[in-house]
Parts: sequence; C-alpha cells; structure tokens
Amino acid sequence: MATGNAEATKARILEAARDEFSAHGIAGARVDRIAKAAGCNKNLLYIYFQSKETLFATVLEQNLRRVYDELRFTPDDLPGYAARVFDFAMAEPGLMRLMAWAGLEQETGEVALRHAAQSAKVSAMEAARDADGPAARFAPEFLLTAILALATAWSAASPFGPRLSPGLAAAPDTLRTQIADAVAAITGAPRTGP
Amino acid sequence: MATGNAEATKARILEAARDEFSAHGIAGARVDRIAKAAGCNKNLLYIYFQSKETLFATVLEQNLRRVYDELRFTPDDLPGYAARVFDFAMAEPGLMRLMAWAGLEQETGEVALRHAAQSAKVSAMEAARDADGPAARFAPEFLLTAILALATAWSAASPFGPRLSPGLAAAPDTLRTQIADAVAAITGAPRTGP
DNA sequence: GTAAGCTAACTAACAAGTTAGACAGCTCCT
DNA sequence: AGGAGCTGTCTAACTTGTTAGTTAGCTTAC
Repeated sequence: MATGNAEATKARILEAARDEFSAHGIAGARVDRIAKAAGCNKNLLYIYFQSKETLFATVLEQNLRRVYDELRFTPDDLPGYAARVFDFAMAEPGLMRLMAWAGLEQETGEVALRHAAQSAKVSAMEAARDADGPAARFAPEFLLTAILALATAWSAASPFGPRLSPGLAAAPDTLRTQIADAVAAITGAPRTGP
Repeated sequence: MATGNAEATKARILEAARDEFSAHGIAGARVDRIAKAAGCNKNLLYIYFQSKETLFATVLEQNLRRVYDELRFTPDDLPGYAARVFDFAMAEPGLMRLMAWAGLEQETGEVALRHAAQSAKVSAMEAARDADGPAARFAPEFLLTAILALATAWSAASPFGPRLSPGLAAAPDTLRTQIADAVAAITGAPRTGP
C-alpha cells in the first residue's frame, strides 16, 4: 500500500468514516475502526483531516452536498418531489442516519448550507403559488417541512416507520404512491403520476 | 446525605440520567456526570442499575410508558390526536431526543411495548373506519405513521422543523391547527376543533 | 537525496466498572 | 440499660481497558 496515492486513500477514509459514523454516531465511532476499514494507518486520518470532529464534518458536508445535487426540487409538482425524496431516503439509509446523528450530536452544523437550500425552496414555492391562482391553505415553510417529514417517515432513521410496521417498508412502490397522494391531499395539487 | 432514602436517590439518578442521555445519547453520556448531577456516588448507579446500558433502558422504558399513559388515542378524531401528539412533543423535547437516540443507538429496544401499542391503534382505526362507511384511501398503518411524522416534525429531535425554520416553531398555536388541518386533509375527516 | 505517502509504536487522558470500608439505625441478647 | 452484631445506604479511591491523538522513522519514485 506504499503506492503513494493520497487521493484514493482519502476517498477510502471518507467512505469508511461514512459507514462508521452512520452506524455509531460521533461519540460512538472509533477512529481505529475507521482506519482498519479504510485499510490504512490511523495517523493518516489525522494528517488528512485534523480530528475526529473535522472528519465527521467533512463526511457530512460531502454527503449533504450529494443530497442537494441529486434531489431536484419541483415547486409545481410537490407530490413528485415527495416521491423522489422518498426514493432517495430508501436508497440511502446510511445517509439518513448520518443526518439524524448530526442533528442530535451537533449543536451547530451545516446551518449555512441548509438555510440557503431552504430559502431557495420557499421562494420557488411562493413564486409557483402566485402564478397558480388563489393562495393555498398552508404556508410554504410549513408545507416543505411537512413533505420532508412524510417522505422520510419510513426511512432507516425514523422512529415510526420501519420499526413499527416493517410490513409497509417492504412494499416501497405502494408506499411511494401513498406518500405522493397524501402530499397531493395536503397541497391541493392534482396527482401528476399515472 | 447519609439519610438512608434509597427510593429518593434512585429517582434522582433516573432524573439525572434522563437529562444526560437526552443530551448526549448512550455513547456520549458520562456515568460520572450522571452521578455528580444526581448528587451521589457513582457506585450507587451500579448498585441500583447494573450498567450504563441498563440504566438507559430503564430511563427509556419509564419515559415511554409516560407517553402511552398521557397520550390518549382517538381513532375517530385523528386531527385531534395529531394536535395532542404535537403538544406533547413540544412540551417534552428531552423525551423526543431520548426516543431518537434509542432508535439510532439500540438495535433492538422496546419492541414489545411499542408493537403492542401500534397494533392496538391500528385495530381501533379499522373498527372506526368500518363503522364509518366506505374504506378510506389509506391503510391505518400508513396513516398512523404519517400522523406521527407530521405531528413530531417540529420537535427538538426532528432534522427538518426547528432547525430549518425556527420562526414557525415559535408559533405553536398556528402550527398545531395547521397540523390538524393537514391530517384532516389526508384522512378525509372533518375538522373537529373550532 | 529528497520528499510524498505511509506505518509501528507510543502516550496521556479518560471512562466504565470494582473494592473496601465508613456510618447510621435497628434488633436482640444479657 | 447497653453493647454486639447486623443491615441498608452511601463514599473515596482504585483497577483495567480503551481511545484520541503523536512521534519518529521507513519506503518508494523520481
């Protein structure tokens, strides 16, 4: 492993760290386990990333960025957006857990990034609503949180979904359309899917 | 403190443990801190409760039981139930965090207790639906999780609510009626409140 | 020969769990 | 009455294993 390829090693560390933090959180994660899983020496973690905390922050930011990149927001098709969030949450249970840990363990984290994304979505919803006729029943801010809560209620990080009714989580197709339907019922939008 | 009052000491430990676990989770909690906050010796924790894990389990069960005791389920008034869950979640941020930690850190925890409560609610909803006319659009299991997700989306443990839009969390009355309205929209039930 | 990439071995602090025993109040024997 | 002995409650100090972070130096490519 003396083949000096720092970038590849960094990537391996980040991947291993992602798994470890996702499974155990910051306090429960073990730096030695990350190094072993990455197949490198522990000291490299401290050379490339300064500390356990910094490593977690890096992992979190990298993965949050993926969320914002991969999840297109469509203010004029909120049920479809909910369905996409649902698919993402089901496909990436590790990332969901990571975000949950971050919310519980970090007092202040990622505030800037997330607030920007939130504001952009709210503005887009306001614009879509204004173009669309009468004011909807709910404020955009409320709707956004409600949609996210619904779409992620069956993800690995939720206390309600998979743990209470594992039967439903086994039928993601049904679940996806039901979530979209529920969002349509709240927003008053017509269902767009087939 | 030589006043031999074991019950009071146990209660103090449980209270301190609740705060500590709620703030830091299992892995992040420190037994010494709990003992200090409870104003007693660390060894008493191990005499009264066998280990850190057992102490957490005890705290969790005690508090979960409170949830089931204090939150009446009304299958024929689901918006009202959602509003009550919301109030509870806002009044007990520590308990919400505790449940979130438990979900993330414990592979298997409280399964029996929670499954029983879940089944009872589902049955009650089926009975209410059968008495009420045509089959609703959503299965009771789905509705239950959806309601809980909505009602707790602004609680301290949620990654979406308070962290993204602190403005809304500051107006709990508005939030409560909006949540109840959203649940009414999903369930097709009439709003019961004024 | 030198520098980037890496490792083995180490350290200092910390944290869960344990031990040995102090101290107060009680009972029971005489 | 009064002390021996027991029991329940509690404490200070210790042990033992673990953990984040460091140091000193090896190896390979150019």
